[in-house]
Amino acid sequence: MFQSDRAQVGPECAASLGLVMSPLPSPSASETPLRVRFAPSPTGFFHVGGARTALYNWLLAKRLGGTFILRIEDTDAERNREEWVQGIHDALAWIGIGPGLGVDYEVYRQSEFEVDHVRAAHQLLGARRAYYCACTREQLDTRNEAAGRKQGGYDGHCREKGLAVAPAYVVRFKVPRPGVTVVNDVIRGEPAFDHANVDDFVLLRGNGTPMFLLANVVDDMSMGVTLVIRAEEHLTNTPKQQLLWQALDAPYLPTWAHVPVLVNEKRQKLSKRRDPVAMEMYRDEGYLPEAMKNYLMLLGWSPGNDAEIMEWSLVESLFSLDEVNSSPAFFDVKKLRAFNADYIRALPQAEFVERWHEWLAAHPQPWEYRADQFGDIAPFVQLRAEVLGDIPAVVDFLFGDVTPSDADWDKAMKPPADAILTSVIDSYDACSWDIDVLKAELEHIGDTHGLKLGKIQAPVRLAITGKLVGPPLFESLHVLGRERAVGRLKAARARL
RNA sequence: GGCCCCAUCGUCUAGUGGCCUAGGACACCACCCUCUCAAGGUGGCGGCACGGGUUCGAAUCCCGUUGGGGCUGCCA
Repeated sequence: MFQSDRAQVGPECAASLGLVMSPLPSPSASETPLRVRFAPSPTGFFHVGGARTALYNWLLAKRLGGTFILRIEDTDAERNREEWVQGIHDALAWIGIGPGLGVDYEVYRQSEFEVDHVRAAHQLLGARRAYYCACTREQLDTRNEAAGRKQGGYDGHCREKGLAVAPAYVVRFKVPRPGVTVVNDVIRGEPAFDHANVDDFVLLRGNGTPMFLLANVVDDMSMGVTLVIRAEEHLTNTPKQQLLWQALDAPYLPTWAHVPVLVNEKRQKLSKRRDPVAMEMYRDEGYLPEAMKNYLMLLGWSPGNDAEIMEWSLVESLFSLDEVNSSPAFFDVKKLRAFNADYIRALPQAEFVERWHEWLAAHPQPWEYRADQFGDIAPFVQLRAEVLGDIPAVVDFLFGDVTPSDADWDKAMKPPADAILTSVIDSYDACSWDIDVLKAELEHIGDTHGLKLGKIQAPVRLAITGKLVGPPLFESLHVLGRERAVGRLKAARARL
């Protein structure tokens, strides 16, 4: 529930202190239908932080019967690519966010509303809440340096000049001075921003196109967004945007919710460049979407009672925005992997096989797959795969050639490997091809060499599977079949 | 530099003044089980950043310090 008692006091409390320029009431959940939006820009792979933010929005809309708006913010023509747009839809669908899933779902492209953004800028110009500015970056830097302003923002040089429109002039918002803006944030409380620290920011570029701050607000207003849930990196943009809502004569102000960012091991915001954050990559490695969703939700939120691995339906019934933590969380792939292994093990066997087949279809392997043989050892594979992508290495001995590494070979094929293999070949050539018999035979051979099963199985396992670790040996032999098994044993002995 | 946000085991967290000699999970270590590897079981290691207050009593409230992060674009 985003509507805590605190959510109501923001503007009122600030007004009583004479701080806010023109306080407007926040919409009350009881009277105004909840409308949230997720507004990604298609400038790269869709990443885990975005997925988490989308999940928060989705969960809220689902819980409170609200509307989920997906707005693709594709106004940066330079960096946008159509494939990234598709990537967003695909990734969201993968984690269960999309149309027809029990939540009112609206999709927009921000580029379609550019005329509205420009019109809004002109409305502000007409109301003298914005002005044309002729300053170039260089001029500004020069002035800031001369004035000894350490890290200079805009100095208001053209603010009172009343410049008329001219090519290359930008339009800046006239931040009310003096003043303080208090934002009503479900997670942060009521951060106050002194306008002395808020520059007159750019609304329209020199080429006339709208900037993010403006476009974002105009769209949120026209789409009737009531609750803005986004990453904390936007917190300092909020006073500017709230000022815009007010200057544009919005009938209400949205409630904000700035969720903590996800960080890497160095505790820096996850970056698409350096960190493994692409949802697509996790899907390719064979993570289950339910594990990913579960893990992502637990980063910054907990249902209490020490619960971690849980049904998504439980998350849906328990999630509450004001329980979201306010500190950054480390995206720990190791724990994600552990979650995924848990989810894989919990799958009914038939579904496990089905999921594997789906993954396999998307990731062709260099061997001829046989579903019947896989089915025979599926239970053992299921226990050993942390991600679906682990499976090929566990079962490839059934479908392709075995190629042991030199290190493994040297370790397993020490004397009396030759004698052992010879005995095993003789035995397995003739004995009944039964799991228990195969085991008893090898145990018997071990006895003659004074070796326990644990020791004597090594050369056999390596000859059969090409590896020193893997599913139980006798089950593997059984599935492989006598002909291929004995053939591999002979090939190994020949190589000694 | 300025502004803003944040602060419980290595990590994710439970905890909303007494139930806390701080609980769980991941990771790590040991042991058990065992045909290898897993899985499973048992146990262990390990934390309230620091300093002041408030209070009979503070991980929990307040202030400060320190540390970390975000923002500071004619990107979004």
